[in-house]
Amino acid sequence: MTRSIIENPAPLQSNYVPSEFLYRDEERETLHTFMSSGSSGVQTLFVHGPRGTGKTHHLLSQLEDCPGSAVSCYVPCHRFDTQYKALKQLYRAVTQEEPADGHHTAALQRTIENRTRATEVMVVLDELEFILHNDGDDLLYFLSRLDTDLSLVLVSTTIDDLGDHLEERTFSSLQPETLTFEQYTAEQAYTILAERARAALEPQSIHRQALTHISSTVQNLLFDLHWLRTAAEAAGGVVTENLVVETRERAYRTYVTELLDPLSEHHDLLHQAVTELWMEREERLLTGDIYDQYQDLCTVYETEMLSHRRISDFLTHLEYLELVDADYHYGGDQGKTREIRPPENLFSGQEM
DNA sequence: CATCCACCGGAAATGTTGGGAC
DNA sequence: GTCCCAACATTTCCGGTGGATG
Repeated sequence: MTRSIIENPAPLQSNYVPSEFLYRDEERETLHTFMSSGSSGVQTLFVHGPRGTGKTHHLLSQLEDCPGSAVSCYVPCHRFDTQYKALKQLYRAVTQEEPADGHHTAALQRTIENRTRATEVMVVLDELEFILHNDGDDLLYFLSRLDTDLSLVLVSTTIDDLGDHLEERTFSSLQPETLTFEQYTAEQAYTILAERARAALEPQSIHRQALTHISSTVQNLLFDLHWLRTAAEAAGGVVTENLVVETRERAYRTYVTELLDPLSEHHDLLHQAVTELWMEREERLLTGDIYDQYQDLCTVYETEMLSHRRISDFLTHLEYLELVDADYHYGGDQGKTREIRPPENLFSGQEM
């Protein structure tokens, strides 16, 4: 093995915080204003936009150097996907104590309510759709009625209009402002990647065309960073465009692995089932076929299989993470079903 | 017009776990 | 320790859906 061209791996990680941010001045300004204005009562900011546009990234970086609130709590809802689990995270942040299971939701709510009265609290619910999917907006309704100075940030990739997903009473008492993160342009993606490459790699170790290829193919920065890192790790001396093309599938796999990490092995198997079936057929996949393939994989890996109903929910999780595209058919020659594809923009469909 | 298809998704049922009251 | 309760993950059940088929 030849020596690595990576001098400093950190800038190729998704959680890397650069000394200077590019292109998101307005969005950062909005976030900063919202997070540092200790207004009284509950104020809500709804942040949405495609995956890999920096929503979480900018939020977390500002949460760190914005210690304005007495209590601040970041909840990634794909890990904490019920009201109860999210409340436990909040309880931990408020009391500094480890919450135990077995309490009643109402008891957790009461403690949180009492301990936060007239305090400044910051709560971020990332990947909000996961919690809405399980428990509806009960948690949001509870938060909206807290008698405290709460700054609530709601983040979602797949929801564009929050009003469509909340009860009216919740929506109207939250009165959310909206902040949209637009997709990066290919040029912007190029500049950001070039900056990361400069900070991470040996000088002169990547061809301009290699970066152009990545940034013009996919504008999801999270994916692009996986791609760049994978190519750099595979490079003998210089990252060429050819090498980038060759490493795309491997990069896609590490990207998927990162996204699925907080979820279960069944999500993994299900994703694998979709990928395998697509390689085989290259045409629309129906839920039933995917379930059959999933069952086969369970047999191969000697894993106990879950029910159709459960897997249907897990498929929705993959949709939320944009690891599959789905068209819903209500009627038509196949009756009521979903037509599933791998994400067109990320998945090129070479050897797997 | 009845029935089938192939699934969606709400709701009830099941078994497990842990806290709290006695 | 025993009993009760709530939350959770998951299964089981079932009422839609709307074109195709007979």
